[in-house]
Amino acid sequence: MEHEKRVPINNSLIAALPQKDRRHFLAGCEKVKLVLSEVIGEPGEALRHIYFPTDSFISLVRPIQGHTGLEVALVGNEGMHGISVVLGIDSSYSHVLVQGEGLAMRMDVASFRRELRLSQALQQLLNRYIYVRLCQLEQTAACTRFHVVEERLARWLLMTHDRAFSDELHITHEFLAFILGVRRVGITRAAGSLQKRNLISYRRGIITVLDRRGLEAASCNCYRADRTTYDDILGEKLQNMTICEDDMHTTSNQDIFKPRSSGPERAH
Amino acid sequence: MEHEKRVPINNSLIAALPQKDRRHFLAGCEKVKLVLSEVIGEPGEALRHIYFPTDSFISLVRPIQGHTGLEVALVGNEGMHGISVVLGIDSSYSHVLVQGEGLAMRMDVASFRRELRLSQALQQLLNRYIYVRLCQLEQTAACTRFHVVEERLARWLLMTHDRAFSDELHITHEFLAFILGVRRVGITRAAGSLQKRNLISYRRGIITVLDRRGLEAASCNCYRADRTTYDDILGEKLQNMTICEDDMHTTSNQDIFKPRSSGPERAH
DNA sequence: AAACTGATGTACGTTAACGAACATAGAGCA
DNA sequence: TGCTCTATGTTCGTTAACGTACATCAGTTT
Repeated sequence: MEHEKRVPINNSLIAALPQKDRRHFLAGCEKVKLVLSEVIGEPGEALRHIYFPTDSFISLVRPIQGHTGLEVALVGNEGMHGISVVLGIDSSYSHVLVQGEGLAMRMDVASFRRELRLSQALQQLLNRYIYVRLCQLEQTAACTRFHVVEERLARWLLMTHDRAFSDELHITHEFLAFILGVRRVGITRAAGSLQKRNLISYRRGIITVLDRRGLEAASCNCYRADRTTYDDILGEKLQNMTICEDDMHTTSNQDIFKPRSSGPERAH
Repeated sequence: MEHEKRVPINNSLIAALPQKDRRHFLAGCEKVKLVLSEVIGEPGEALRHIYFPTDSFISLVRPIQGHTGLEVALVGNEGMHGISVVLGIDSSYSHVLVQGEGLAMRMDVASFRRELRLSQALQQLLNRYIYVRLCQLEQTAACTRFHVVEERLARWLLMTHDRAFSDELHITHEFLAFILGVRRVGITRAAGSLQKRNLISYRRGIITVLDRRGLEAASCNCYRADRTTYDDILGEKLQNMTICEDDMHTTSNQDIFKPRSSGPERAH
């Protein structure tokens, strides 16, 4: 049940803050463990906390009348949950589900609002992150319209692999179907095809990434597009980032999510 | 070729500013005429102006590798084009096309940035608008995945009707296919069906809305959802809005786009 | 009036999904 | 060990799209 984590890690957004702002910010955070399949938000509910995953990750699933729903964002250590608060609203229209068990920093909404007022750097950084999310959402909308299930599945596995720091992803076909807005049978077929091509292997509730490069080839280029977007918009900000020396796991700069880096592959 | 406009109108966002801020803001704007099918932005280009349509409207179409593209936003007098600048970025990933001929207020990017710094009210208002766009984009993503062409077409016609202030919409099947990301034939069939049901009528390049209520019934509820979102997020802000007494067309409060208002239907 | 251009109509076979139902098989529990 | 969930595998016919091709028709131009 326990993942074997490859790299303990910090949250990239927090890490990108100037040291002084970050110290202050972290002082207002608490570290929480997110449990697999935990629900930390429902449509209509007001947000109570802002989450900055470190080695956990969560997905936002938009419900839609008479259908299963569709994932509209996947948030790991490269991002945050609660962008609406940055924009002055604390409502949510989505289910918020823990996809990957692990730790996150979180802050209650009121404190977060205060931090935002205090730190221009935080404001600017999160504004950019919001723009990234907007672009990625546009990408997802188009992707969902045009690309076949197998490509979309490959894309999702890659995105998740980036955030999981493990080759083993804990998820069932049933749930993947929910996320991608297709039938379970559709996932079984697509996953079977990817397995036959030796890109992944799976057994009851666990999918193992075997060949990252192969998966990239099998996915639509929306995966690449998303990373490029992230890098284009947040790249320069993340350049300046420093290492958090708080009480969290220590980590080196390389470990932090850096899109389009030509760094070492995580698979194998 | 000329639309017969029903109501001259102001932009709701600008109208919602406190009088003082609005005066200052309008002083930095220029009024421009947007011509049908004009392209005012391309993917990769930096934005040069922010647009606040009054009786014009524009659509943002996201290109996607190997496919025709997909509309990711429709902006009329209820909104603005250039939200990325509010978030600190002036790039664009979409085609920006004039769908409805008419006037818009616009401001160059540098001035706009200055105004943003000066007016807290402007900032807050536009942040909320950005959140609306985000929610509507989520809606569109899910809608595009699950709903059939005929429902999606009906939805689009309603959205456009709201922004056009005319029952005659100038658009071809070919172009609608581009917007909705389907084949032209698919539009011809769907439009034919709506026409047979006496909800619309059309001839070469012009679609006439005959029965708004009927169209609402024929569309997916995404149309309603979008309006509800707009109202929930921006409603209270728009309550305070006052009439612009600048050199634009004069207008009454009722004429301004107010989602979920139980006001008079525009059709007939 | 004739010719031309672009918009719309219709028809073909093809495909990637769909919904539903049932079969098999792992994992944990009694 | 066997029982019971739950996850995965497979099959059925159905459907809403798809790509392509060609026919018709309405404005506009010559």
